[in-house]
Amino acid sequence: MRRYSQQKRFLFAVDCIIFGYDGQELKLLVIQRGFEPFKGKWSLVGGFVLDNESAEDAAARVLKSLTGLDGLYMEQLHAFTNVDRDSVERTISVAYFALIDIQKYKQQINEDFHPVWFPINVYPELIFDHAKFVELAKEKLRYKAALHPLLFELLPPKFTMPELQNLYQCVYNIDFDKGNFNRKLLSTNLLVKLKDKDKLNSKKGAFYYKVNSKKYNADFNSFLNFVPTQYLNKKV
Amino acid sequence: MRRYSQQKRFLFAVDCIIFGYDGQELKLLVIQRGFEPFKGKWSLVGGFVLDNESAEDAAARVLKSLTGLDGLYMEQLHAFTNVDRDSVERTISVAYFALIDIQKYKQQINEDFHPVWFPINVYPELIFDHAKFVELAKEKLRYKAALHPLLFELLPPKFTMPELQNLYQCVYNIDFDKGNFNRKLLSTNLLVKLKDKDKLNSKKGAFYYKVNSKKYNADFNSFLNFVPTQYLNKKV
DNA sequence: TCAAAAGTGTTCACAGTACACCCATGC
DNA sequence: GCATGGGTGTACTGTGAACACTTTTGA
Repeated sequence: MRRYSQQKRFLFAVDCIIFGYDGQELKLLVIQRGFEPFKGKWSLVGGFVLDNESAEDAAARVLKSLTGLDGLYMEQLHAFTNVDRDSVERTISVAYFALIDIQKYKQQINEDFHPVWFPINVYPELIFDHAKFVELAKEKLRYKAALHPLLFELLPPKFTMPELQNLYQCVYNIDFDKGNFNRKLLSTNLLVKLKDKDKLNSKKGAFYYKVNSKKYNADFNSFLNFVPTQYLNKKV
Repeated sequence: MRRYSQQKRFLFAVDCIIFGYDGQELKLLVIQRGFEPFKGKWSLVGGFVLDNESAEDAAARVLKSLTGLDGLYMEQLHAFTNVDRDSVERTISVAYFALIDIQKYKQQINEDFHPVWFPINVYPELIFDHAKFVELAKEKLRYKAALHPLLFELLPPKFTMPELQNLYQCVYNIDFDKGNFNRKLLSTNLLVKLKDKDKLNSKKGAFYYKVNSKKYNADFNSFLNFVPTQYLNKKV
C-alpha cells in the first residue's frame, strides 16, 4: 500500500554494458576502478542517478563521460534489485546495454576510469553482480539482433558485406553461406551499395555499403529473421 | 562516480500489469483505490518494495495479495524512472506483467482494493504513467507470445483447440486458419490430447488438450514462431 | 436431414539452403 | 596464370497459406 511517508528510500544507480566490434570479434568495455571502494577491481561503467534525471539520462551521461559520444544506441536491459547485490548499501541498478562503433570511440581522459576492451567471452571478474548483467546483455543482443537490424550500430558508416557477415558470425558463433547472406541482407532494402571498394582485405575488393537510414528508422521494429531461430539459444 | 554517502535516496515501487482471458477476450485487472492519495482513481496494483525483498519478491507479494494465487507467470517489463512520474514524490517503479487463468482468480477481501477486469483496449484512465505501462505490456505480450509458448498461462489446465485459437486471435486481432493452426500447435509436441471433449460450445464437441509440462519447461525458450511476424506490429 | 462447428487432406507458392560456378585482382 | 576471396546462378526441399472436404452431433 502506498503510504509514502513511512517508506524506506534506496540508492539508485545505472550501469552500462557496452559492446563494440573491432572487425575481428565482439568486445566488452569495462573499467578498472581508480577510486574506493573496490579500487583496482573491474567493473561496468555506471553511476548514481541524480535528482533531476531519469535512468536513461543517467546512462547517456555515463556513456558520454566514458566514450565522448552522444546518441549511442542504448536500451534498457533489466532492473537488478536483489537485496544484497551491492555490498556497501542496498542499491537498485538499472542496466543498459549500448552498441558503439569502436572506431569512433575515443578514450576520455578521466582519472577515475581505466577502460579496457575485452573479448565478449574472456572478461575479468567484475564487482557485485555485474557478470550477470553482461551475460544477460549478451543473450539479449543475440535475441534482438536476430529479429531487428541492430548490429549495424556496431559498424562504421561504410562497411562491406564480408565484414557484416563476419559480425553476424561472431555474434551467433555459426558460419553463414555468403551467397544466402548477401541476398537476405539485400532483400531488406536496408543497405545502399556505394561506388567504392575496400581493397585492404582482399585482392578483388568488396563493395562498401551504408545503411539506408530512412528505411532503417522506419523498419527497425519490423522483423527480419536474419538468423534461424534454432541458433539463438546455442551455447557458445 | 560511486560516492555512496553523498547520494540521494529514492522511493522504490513495483506495479503489476495483470492479464486474463475469459474465453471471449483479453482482460486487464486494475483496482480502484480505496485510500488516499488518489482515492477512487483507477490504478495498477502495486506497492513499495520493502527493505528485505527484491522487486520480484514485492511483485509476487502484491500479486498474491490481490489474487490469492502463488506462482503466477510473471516477468519484468521495464523500470520507469522519469523524474516527475509520481506526482507525490519521486519514485522509481519496476513494472511486471503477469498472466493468470481467470477461472482460478478469486477476488480477495481487501478494503483497499476494488479490482475490476476491463477489456484490454477499453480500460479507464489510470493514475500517473500507468497507461504507458499497460501499452508497453500489451506490446511485449504480443511480441513474446509470437516466439514463445506463453499464452497457455492464460488458459485453464484443460482447453480445446478452438479455445486456444480464439485466444491467439484475440491477442493478434487476426483470424487464423483452423487447419493450419491445429497442425502448427500440434507439431510443437507441447500439447497432450485428452480423452474427453468439451460439448458445450459445439455439437460435435472439441477434444481437450493439456500442456506437456515437461516439454513446456524444457522448450519455453525455444522459438516457435506461432504468428507470422508481419502481424506483430499491427495496430489494433 | 440439415446446420454448425471440429477436424483432415491436398495443392501451390515461395523462402531457405546447399553448392557449383564465375569474376577481379595481386603476386 | 593461379590462388584468393568477392559475388552470382540454380536446383532442391520443406514450410506456410488457402481452401476443399469429411466427420460428428443436436435440433
